[in-house]
Amino acid sequence: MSSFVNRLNRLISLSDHELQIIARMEAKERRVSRGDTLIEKGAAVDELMVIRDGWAVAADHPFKERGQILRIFLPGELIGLPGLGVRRAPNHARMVTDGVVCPFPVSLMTEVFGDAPRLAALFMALAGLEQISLRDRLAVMGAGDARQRMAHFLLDIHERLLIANPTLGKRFRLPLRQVDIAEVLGLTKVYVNRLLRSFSDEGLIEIERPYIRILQPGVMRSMSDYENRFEQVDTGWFPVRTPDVPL
Amino acid sequence: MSSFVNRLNRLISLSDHELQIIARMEAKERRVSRGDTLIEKGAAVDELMVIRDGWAVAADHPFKERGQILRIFLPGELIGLPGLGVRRAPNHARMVTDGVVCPFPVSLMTEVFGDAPRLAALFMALAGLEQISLRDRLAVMGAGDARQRMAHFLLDIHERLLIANPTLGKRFRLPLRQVDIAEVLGLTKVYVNRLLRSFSDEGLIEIERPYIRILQPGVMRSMSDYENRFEQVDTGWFPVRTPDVPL
DNA sequence: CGAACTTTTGAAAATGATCAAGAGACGTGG
DNA sequence: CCACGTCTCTTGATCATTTTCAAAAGTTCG
Repeated sequence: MSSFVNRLNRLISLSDHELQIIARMEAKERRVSRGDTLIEKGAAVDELMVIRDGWAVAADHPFKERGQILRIFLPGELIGLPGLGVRRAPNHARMVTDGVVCPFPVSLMTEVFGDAPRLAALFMALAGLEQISLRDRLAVMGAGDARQRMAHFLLDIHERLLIANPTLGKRFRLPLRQVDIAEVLGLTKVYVNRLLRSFSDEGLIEIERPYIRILQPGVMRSMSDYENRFEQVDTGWFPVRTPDVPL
Repeated sequence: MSSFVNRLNRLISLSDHELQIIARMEAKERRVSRGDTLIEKGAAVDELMVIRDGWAVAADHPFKERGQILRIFLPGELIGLPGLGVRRAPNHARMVTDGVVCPFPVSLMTEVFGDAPRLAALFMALAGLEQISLRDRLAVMGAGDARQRMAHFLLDIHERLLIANPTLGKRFRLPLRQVDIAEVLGLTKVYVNRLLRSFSDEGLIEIERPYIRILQPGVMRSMSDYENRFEQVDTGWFPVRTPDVPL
């Protein structure tokens, strides 16, 4: 079972009909390499994609020569959900590692909303979670200093990896260059380098490129005020289960 | 017609059934004053609200003594949509002016997703727009300097007010204190003061408290790379119109 | 008219940026 | 398997944007 289906199925136990629809989202596979563009800013929004393997980012270049990474996509996540509101992609998406994505047409979402209301509600809930987590990032960017941003970022990635793989320990692969981290945090690569070094010197983390180990999650959590938002999904308001054999 | 219904109806022409549901969202009115808490962080998510009159903000205090305003709500907007994903409110919401809000139970959203799929899709699209606009803010916070943040903020508020009131000129009421703006932009109130003064000295804006006039929208747009995201809603993928007399 | 809140101004300090260059990794082809 | 080129990381020195602290001036409202 793909990590996408797995994640959804953990939230609500999916009916056959719902599983069928989701299966169609992952029907087509496309192999992609590091650096490949998945979605071009301004292109027509005609498909979404599930990222099956590898890491991707949504990014923008609000000011020339200074980019900002808006979101990191891990395997099993859905790329392009917010694009449902608009005609043209609001920002770029690109792979930061090699991987596999599964593009599917927007029309599948029409079907979800029309035929599988409970699934529609689930996507709405996921969109809500995304927004909450984006707000957390906004808060740490606006009110936090560089150390707090870094701690928040490392914890966030770690917690999100733990969702897909609960047996993952405190050590994980971080396939981002320091420049990429700089673009995530809105800092310069030079300062990111110094920060990582300090964290490491202080015994907060351990770097074994390309792996990283969180040595003091507690300290980092309290310094960055990190909250895990993924633990508390609410499915209580969802409409009733779609019958298994509709129509 | 309320500005909420008005806004929705401009995007899709609503059926009687859809109008009925929306009417129930605005059925109950609550008069609120400046400073009133609308939603307490951590409280159970059991209702959403339409803000009918006045301005509200969603805010958090990630680090003691330094708050961050996450979103500004103008009349006709919906508060709490992202909370649909979770059990407890992820952040505070409070009024920054006196006003009127219309709280409605989450169960109404159950009904929307179950019975009014096109409306559900519309809310999904709105959630998408919200997320895009949040990403824009994240980009300007991460990659922009103080002047760029300020320009972006002023333009954003102005454009959003123009949606509800297209005849509004370049002058509008900005009922926020400089401290509030500081919390929006992640700057100190002292610096916000100096920025506003510079903008005013440079002829970019004109301040006639509590009104403000955008004198050079073009300059401000190019300095902050502002994009209006509200002009391009895509309703093409929505499921078909709910029959007027369902069941 | 006075109290409380908000804006304005000044001077000094600090966080993070910039510039520049060296050291290390890593892959590819010879 | 070495050598070279390229990419990434590291480090130092200097600079600047924004913060901090403190206090005065202006506003608003009962």
